[in-house]
Amino acid sequence: MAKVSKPESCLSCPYKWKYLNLLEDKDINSIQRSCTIINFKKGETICKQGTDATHALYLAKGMVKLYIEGKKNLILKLIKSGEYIDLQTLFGDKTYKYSVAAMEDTMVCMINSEILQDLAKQNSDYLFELTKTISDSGNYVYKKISDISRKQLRGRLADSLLYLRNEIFNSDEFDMGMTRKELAELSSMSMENAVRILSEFKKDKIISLEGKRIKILQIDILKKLSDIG
Amino acid sequence: MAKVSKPESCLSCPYKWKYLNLLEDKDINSIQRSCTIINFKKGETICKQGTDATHALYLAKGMVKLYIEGKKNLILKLIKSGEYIDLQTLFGDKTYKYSVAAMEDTMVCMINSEILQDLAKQNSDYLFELTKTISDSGNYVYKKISDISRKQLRGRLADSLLYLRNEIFNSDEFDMGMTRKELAELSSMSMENAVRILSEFKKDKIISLEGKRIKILQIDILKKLSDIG
DNA sequence: CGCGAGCTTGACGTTGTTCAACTAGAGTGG
DNA sequence: CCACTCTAGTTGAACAACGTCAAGCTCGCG
Repeated sequence: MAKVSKPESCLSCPYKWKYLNLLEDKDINSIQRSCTIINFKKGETICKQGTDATHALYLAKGMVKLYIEGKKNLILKLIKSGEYIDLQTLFGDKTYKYSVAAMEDTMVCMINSEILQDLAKQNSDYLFELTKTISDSGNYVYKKISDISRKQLRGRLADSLLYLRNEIFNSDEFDMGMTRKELAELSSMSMENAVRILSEFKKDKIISLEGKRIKILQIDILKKLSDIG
Repeated sequence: MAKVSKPESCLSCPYKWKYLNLLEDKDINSIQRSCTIINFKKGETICKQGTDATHALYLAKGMVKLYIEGKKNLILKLIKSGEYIDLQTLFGDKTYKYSVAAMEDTMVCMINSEILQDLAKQNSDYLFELTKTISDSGNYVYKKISDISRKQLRGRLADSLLYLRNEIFNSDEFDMGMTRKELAELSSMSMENAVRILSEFKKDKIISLEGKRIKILQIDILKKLSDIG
């Protein structure tokens, strides 16, 4: 199970909370006192759809997937270190609408939800930044829903590859860090079709592919595929 | 085109802004001074996907649809009077990710975006409520995306009917106030299939149907259809 | 009366899922 | 070191789901 510890200092922490600089010293101390650091191993569940949120989660180190569970899972997004994992559930309805699991060894800071909310109420600049973040996360889902509901397989897989390139790895070449099944869940299709279309892209020299290592060779074609859907 | 006017008083307005009571008098005056009331006729576009948001929009009277445009439209939700139309675009990225159009004659209050933001920063209780609203709107889209991406036609149409019943009209019998095409866009399917499944539901005595007037006869079956997808 | 928009239904083709069989590689225990 | 097993990946073929096309229908309105 996950390893638990306490932070020595939040201010000097290399994985410092985003927007922490907007808070006053006493508030930072208050975060520090109630903060718990938890380490998750690859595959472990960080929060579970249907349960209630009691803590704010900050992803200090690692990478997680946020997904909706069901007969088939749907991965909504990946979250990299330096981001809050869930703010929506903190401020809105308290029940998690999704699950979050570690895609690699991951370090999460947790602080009591009420403490963070009180603190946000007293520091409207901080709250304002959190609100911005929540808003943009909503905007992202709007884009995702329109992509998923309207594009066909090729367009959706192109979307996923461009997402990995532009938002997650910032490089034309990367180890995608997930199985074909997960790539399929990110693209809302069956695993078999994800495999098939990856092979197709490889055959057409749009990407090169060895195991989980992907290199994007013709990004303009991917963009076109994403555009035409 | 839309008719424009100024409010006489925001405090005594029967369509008073939500959470206005959390603001101080001087702030309410400031809203009142910069507020413009616009009346839209059925079918008119209130905001257009791709343009930039300059105003906060509050739906004082009427009903609007919020939808993503493309080769086929996708209606994400309907908004009733007494709700803010878009807060996400106000606090996050300024470009509208969707369009909004009036489904009936509608009255909208607009105030300058910067004024509302300044005001929210100075009244963290107000900002807090807005943040809650934005969060829940995000949570709604999470549900919507999982419904759309996983359920089949019958499940999705059942979802739409339950949505209209539970969230919009609060009654087993209602005039759905939209065309078959729009119902299809709400359910992410072709218009022909929406028609077909409506007829099927009628034949199976799950609903009664005369024109746009729908009466839900067996809600438990609808729920079941929604559950099994 | 004629026209157009919305609605309805059937037939057909396309898209995508499911099932099944097979391969390659990693890990395990004798 | 080899057989065994387990998981991830791959490919083909059958089938189901869904969209598109086409034809006709109804109703309100000029």
